[in-house]
Amino acid sequence: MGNLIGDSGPNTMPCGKPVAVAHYFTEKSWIEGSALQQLADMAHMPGMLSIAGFPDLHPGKYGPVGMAALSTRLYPQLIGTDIGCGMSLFELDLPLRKFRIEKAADALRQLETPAFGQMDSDAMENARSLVAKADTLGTIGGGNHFCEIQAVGELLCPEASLHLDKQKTYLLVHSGSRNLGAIVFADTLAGNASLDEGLDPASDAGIAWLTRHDLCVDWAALNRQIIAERAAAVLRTEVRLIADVPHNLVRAGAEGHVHYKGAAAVTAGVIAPIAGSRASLSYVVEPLAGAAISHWAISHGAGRKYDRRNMHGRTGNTRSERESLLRNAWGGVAICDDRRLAVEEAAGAYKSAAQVVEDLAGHGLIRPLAAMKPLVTYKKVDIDHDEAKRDKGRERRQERRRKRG
DNA sequence: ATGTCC
Repeated sequence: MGNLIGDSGPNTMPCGKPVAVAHYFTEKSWIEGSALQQLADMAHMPGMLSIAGFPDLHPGKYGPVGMAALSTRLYPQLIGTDIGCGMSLFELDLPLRKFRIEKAADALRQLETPAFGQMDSDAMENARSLVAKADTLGTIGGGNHFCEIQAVGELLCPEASLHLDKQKTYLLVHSGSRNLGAIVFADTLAGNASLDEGLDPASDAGIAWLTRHDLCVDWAALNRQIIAERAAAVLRTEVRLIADVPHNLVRAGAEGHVHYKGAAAVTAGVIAPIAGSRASLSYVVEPLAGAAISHWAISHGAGRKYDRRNMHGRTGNTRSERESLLRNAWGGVAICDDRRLAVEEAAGAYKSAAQVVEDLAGHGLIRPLAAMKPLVTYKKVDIDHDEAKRDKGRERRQERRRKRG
């Protein structure tokens, strides 16, 4: 069970009932003070019943990232813009022995273009039916989003072989509802004088947000499926979904709504990915019955150590530094044409997923199944740059033809 | 996070 704080003083509700703020991490996980303060401040929100902080806790705009909170009222700002964001893990029908890093990296560069109108699949049809405008469907987006081909680094318990195979390759997709969730949140901010007291889930405003929230959650899950299908198509293989775990959403329960912000909303018996940084190990874990205490939430990744602004100047100052940002210790590569994004998303900006997993296991929330190595990470392609390169190649070929006569 | 803020 987490270390409970706030049984008196500022964390006591006006009615006198204390709001439990549980920490599911140890002192080994360094947590920024402002994130702890944001977590403690949530105890003052009307209707708040229980708050859980995880080892990847870090500060966010309207509240901390890496938390789960049970409340009788709805707080859209705790979920933020990327409603439905999550991680999906797929098994690729591509044996590790046949896998070629450079070839796969080249193929994945095609993922930047929108999939809208370019592919047929059940997931695509379902997602299209949810919203009239779906032009970003099948695209990964920016920030910490990615699509990564992985291999098993180590199986951490005998049962792991029921789920994962060292001879196979896997695909981890981290993406969300793209511009759809951003529109829903902007509308919600504009349509409500204040969200400070939260929304009554039974009110018109509460129902309006919940309805659009549910649509974003479904759309985001389909978006991840479509991204995986597109990746499989360019890699000339197939994908099989192993687990789809959202980490930015609310879930209705008997006592209220659980708000998951950068905390994976897991299900008993379904395995879940915990992402490392793009040049460090990720993990696959099995949620245990003990996760009921944390509202069936666990960490979804390593968590940031430095915020984006803080990263500029720390690395990427020389050509060789920039090149090393796109390589990892296992011979893997990252595709990121955006220099600023590469710096902001450098492995050094993140804490260790291994420590996150250790803390969660220590609190009885999970059992680690496997450590996963990054082989090819797709982040961002500069389409214009790619086109310019193609144009240049065409010019050169024409020039050669002219010379030959 | 966001076809992003200048």
